[in-house]
Amino acid sequence: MADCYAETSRLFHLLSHRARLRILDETRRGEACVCHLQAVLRRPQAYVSQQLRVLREAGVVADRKEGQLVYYRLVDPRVERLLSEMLGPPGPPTRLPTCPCPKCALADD
Amino acid sequence: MADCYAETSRLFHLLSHRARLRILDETRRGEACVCHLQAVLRRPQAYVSQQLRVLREAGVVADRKEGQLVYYRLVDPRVERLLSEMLGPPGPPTRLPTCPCPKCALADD
DNA sequence: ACCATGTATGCGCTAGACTGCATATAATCG
DNA sequence: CGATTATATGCAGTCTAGCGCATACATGGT
Repeated sequence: MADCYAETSRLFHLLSHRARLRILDETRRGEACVCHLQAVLRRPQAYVSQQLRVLREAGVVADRKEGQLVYYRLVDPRVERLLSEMLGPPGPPTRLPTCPCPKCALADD
Repeated sequence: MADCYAETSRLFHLLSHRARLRILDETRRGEACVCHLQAVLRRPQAYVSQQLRVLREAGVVADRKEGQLVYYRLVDPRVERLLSEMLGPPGPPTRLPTCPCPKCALADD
């Protein structure tokens, strides 16, 4: 019981990272595919994928494959609460015209 | 407004560290002097002092000098809530027979 | 079967965090 | 004032996280 500290510090470590924070903030608003997150972060795909792996292996996000797209979603309720504490309630999913994924395609105007 | 992420990640980084977490958990229970924290962490004084500096410069703890002792306390309400989320409500201050500070002297039995 | 697209992985470099140690400062006591 | 105790700071070695890059894998279309 002494080392809730160890586990806690590991969780906080996940959150102590801008790109991962952005990913988590986006996924708490709803499922997001990799290409979408890539557009949101404006980072190379490999980079996004690596951060997603870190989050996935830590068990805070889960992935769902649909066709060639992989959707990620936030599954850790503690993280959800921590984010709400720091960032406020989740906003609406980000819509980007440069993103080709189905969710963003709806935003074409 | 885009970079609440930067500030948030800095805050989480402070918390992503076992010794600092322990310090924060102890100081949220009430003021603690350095020698007390030193006993709690079982680390050299210089080490404790350095982590305290990090926390102090980040503004999450404040210090109060009384005689030769320096007392630290948690002053960031966000951190307080984050800790409660992860560790539950604060326990009673740790009492250590090996600690010479006034607060622990009361625990001599 | 081949190619294009979306995603994942492996590897190496580098900047910065963590920590130990020596030492500096500040306060109290004699 | 010198000694002792409590705390702070500076510096250097080590180790890990973060990142870029090349490439592997998987899926769907033709």
